[in-house]
Amino acid sequence: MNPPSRYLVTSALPYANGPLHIGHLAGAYLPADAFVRFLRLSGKDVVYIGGSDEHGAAIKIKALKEGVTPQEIVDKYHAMIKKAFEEIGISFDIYHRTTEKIHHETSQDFFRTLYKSGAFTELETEQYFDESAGQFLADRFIIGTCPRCQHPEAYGDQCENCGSTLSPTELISPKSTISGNTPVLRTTKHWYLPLEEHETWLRAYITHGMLDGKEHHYPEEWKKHVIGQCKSWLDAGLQPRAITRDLDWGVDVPPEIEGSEGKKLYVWMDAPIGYISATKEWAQQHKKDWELYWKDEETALVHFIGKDNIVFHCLIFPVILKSYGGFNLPVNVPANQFVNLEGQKVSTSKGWAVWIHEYLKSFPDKQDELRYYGFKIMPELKDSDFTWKGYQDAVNNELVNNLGNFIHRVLVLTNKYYNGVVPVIDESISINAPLELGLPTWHDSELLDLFDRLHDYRTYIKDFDFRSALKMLMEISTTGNQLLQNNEPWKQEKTDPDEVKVVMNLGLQYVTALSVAVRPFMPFTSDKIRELLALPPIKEKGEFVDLMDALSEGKHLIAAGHKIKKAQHLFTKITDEEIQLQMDALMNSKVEAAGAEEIQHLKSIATFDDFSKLDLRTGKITAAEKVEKADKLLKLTVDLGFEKRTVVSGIAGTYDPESIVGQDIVLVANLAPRKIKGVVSQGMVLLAEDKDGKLGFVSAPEGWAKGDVVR
RNA sequence: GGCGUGGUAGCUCAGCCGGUUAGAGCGCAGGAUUCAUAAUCCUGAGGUCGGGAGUUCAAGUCUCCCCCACGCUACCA
Repeated sequence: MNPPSRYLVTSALPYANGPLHIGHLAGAYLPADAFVRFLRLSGKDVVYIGGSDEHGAAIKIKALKEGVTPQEIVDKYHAMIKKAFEEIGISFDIYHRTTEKIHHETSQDFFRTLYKSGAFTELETEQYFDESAGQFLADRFIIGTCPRCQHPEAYGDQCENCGSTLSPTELISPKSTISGNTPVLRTTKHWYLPLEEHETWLRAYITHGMLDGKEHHYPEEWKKHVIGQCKSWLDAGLQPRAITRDLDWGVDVPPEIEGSEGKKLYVWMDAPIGYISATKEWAQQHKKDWELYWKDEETALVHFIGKDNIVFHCLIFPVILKSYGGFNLPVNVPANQFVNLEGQKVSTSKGWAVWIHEYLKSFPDKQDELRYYGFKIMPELKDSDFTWKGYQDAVNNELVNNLGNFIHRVLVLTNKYYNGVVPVIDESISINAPLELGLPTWHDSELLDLFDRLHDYRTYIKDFDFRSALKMLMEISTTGNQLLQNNEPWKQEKTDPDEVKVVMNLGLQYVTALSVAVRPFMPFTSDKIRELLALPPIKEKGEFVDLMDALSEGKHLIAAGHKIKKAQHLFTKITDEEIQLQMDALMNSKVEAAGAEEIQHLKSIATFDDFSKLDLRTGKITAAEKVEKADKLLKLTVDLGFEKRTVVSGIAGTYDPESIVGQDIVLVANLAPRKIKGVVSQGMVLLAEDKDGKLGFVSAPEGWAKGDVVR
C-alpha cells in the first residue's frame, strides 16, 4: 500500500447536551489534534473535522425538563463546547453542527440513496402512542417503573438507576413524558439496516484489512481492543438495526418516501454522516472539492473515538458508506479507553468531572499543561486515571523542572555571555558528550543524534503512540540538561570560552528543534518558544520536514549571529494550595450533585383493590444455590409452612447462597410463575434496596410462623 | 455465564514474531553542582513479571485452568 497523499481525520462528535470534560479531551480530541498537527508539520494535505451532535431524544427531553426548545439547548452547548475546543487548542479545520441545513440535506441524500437501492428493510412493530399528543413516543419519552430494580423513573431504553438496557414494553405502568398519560400500543413502520447481510465483507475488512478483494489496511496497526470488540459483535451475530424513530427533533426521513411522516433518522445514523456534511461545508468555504477527501483512493480516513463508539465506526458506518457506494472506509479507528477521575468513573450527573471550561478559568494560560497531562495519561490500552496530584507532579517535574528549565538555562546563558546573539563556533572543537561524562563529541555529531531522536519521534506519532512521542521530547530536553551539566559553561567560560560557544550554540539548536517538535502536543508553548527565540511562528506547513532536512544536511536550525530575546519562564509551578482548591471543588460538586439527586417520586396511586390482589406470606429460605450461567441469580427454596416454593431471585450480587439459608423473608406468593434461565420461579422475595443497589431482606419479627399473611 | 481487553518495582507505564544479570519516568536514599522557578547531573536501593500447571535447551513473552479490573452481552418478576 502506498502512503496516502491526503488525510481526512475526524474526532467523535460530542453530544450537545453538556459541557466538555477531560475524558472527552484525552479520549478523542487530543490524539487527533496531535496527529493532524503533525501531519501539517510534515507538509501533508489534511482536513480535520469536528462538530456537535445535536439531535436525538436526550436533547429533546432535556429541553422539556428545562422548559426551553431543543434548539436553545444545542445552541447553548454547541457554543460552549466550541469555545472550549478553541481555547484548549484543538485545531479543527471546521467545527460544524448537525442542525445545519447542509447536514440535513446530506443525511437525507444518504437515506434516499440507500432506500432506493434497497439497502433497508421495513418492519412493522408495536410502539407506544400518546393519544392526547397524537404521536408515537420514542423510547426516551416513556418512563415507568423499571422491571428489574423497581426504580420508578426508568426510561424506555434504559434504567439509569440499575443500568439495565430495556425496551419500552418492559416498563411497568408506562407513562408518556409529554402528557403524563398512559400510552397505548399501535403499529408503526420503521426502516432497518440489515447488518447481518454485510457480515462477510465486514469480517474480511476487520480481521484481514481486505476490502473488495484488495488490501485496504494492515489490521496489525489497529488497536487490539478495537478488533476484539468488532469480532465479538461479528461472532455474536449482527442484528438488523432500526435507523428511524418517531420523534420530532432530528433529520426528517425524506418526505417523498411513503410513510415518512413523523419519522426522523435515528441519531446514530445522522451523527457520523455529520463528518461528511462538515467536510462539504469546509470545502465550500475554502473552494475545495470535498469528494477528493471522501472518495479518492489516495485519501486516508481516520476516526478518533472513545471505546463506546467502536461498533458504530467500525461496523455500522462502514456499512452505510459502502451501501451508498464510492466512499472510503476508515484505514484506522484508534479508539481510546476511558479516563477515570481520582479513581472513580467520570460522571456528569454525580458531579464527578473536570470540565474544560472550568479548568481554563482556574488555570488561565495553562492550556498546554492540561494537554501535556492529558497525553501522559492517555488511555490508549486501558482505562487511566486523572488525579490532581498526578497533574501537579507532571507539570512541576517535567514541564517546569525539565523542559522549561532547560530552555530557560540556555536563554539566560546566551544572554549573559553573548548578549543574546547566537555564537559563531569552530565546529572542530570537541565538547563533553551529554550522555557519558569524559567522552568527547562534536557539534555536528550531536545534531545527527538529534535527527535520530526526531526520526523515532515521527515514527511514534505515525503509530498513534503519542505517549512514547511525548517521552522522546522529554528525552531531548533531558539530553540538553546533561549537555549543560557535563560542560559547565558557568565554569568553562573563564577558561575555555570557545568550547562554551559550541555548547551554547548546540543548546540553541536543541531549543529551536523543540520549538517545532513540541507543537503537536503543546502548540501554545511552541509559539512562546518561537517568540523567545525571535523566530517566526510555526504555521504548520511542513516545518518538521524542513527541520529534518536541515539536520540531515548538517545545517544549523538557528543561525549564528541571530539575536534572541531575554529569557522568560515558559511554565510555572502548580502549588499545593491550587491542587487543594481543585480537590475541594470536586468534592463540593459531588456533594451538590448528591443533594440534587432527584426526589424519589412515588408511583401512581394504587387502590386498595390493587393491593388486595397480592398475597404476601412470611416464609423461610431453606436452600439456595447459584443459577447456572447467570451472574446475579440465585435459585431459592422457600418454605411457606403449607408448601415449598422454588423462587429465582436476582440477589447473587449481594448474597452468597450459603449465607442466606435460614433467612426469614416475605414472599409475593400469588405472582404468576415465570421461567427464568430454565428454572420456573414461583413468587418473588421482597427486598429493600438502597440507592447504591445494596439489598436487604424484608421479614416479620423472628419466631413468626411460616405462611402468615402480610398486609 | 459468554465474548473482548488488561493485571510487570511504592505510583504511572515500556517490554515486537520466546533467548544473555526484566527496563523507563515519578517517588525514595546518597553524592556532585549553582547558569536556572532548591531547578540540574551522577549513583544506588526496590520486582518469585496476578496465581497454578504444561510445552521448550530456554517463557513476562506460547498453551490450558483459576483469580482480579474494565467494557460489551445474557439473566434480575
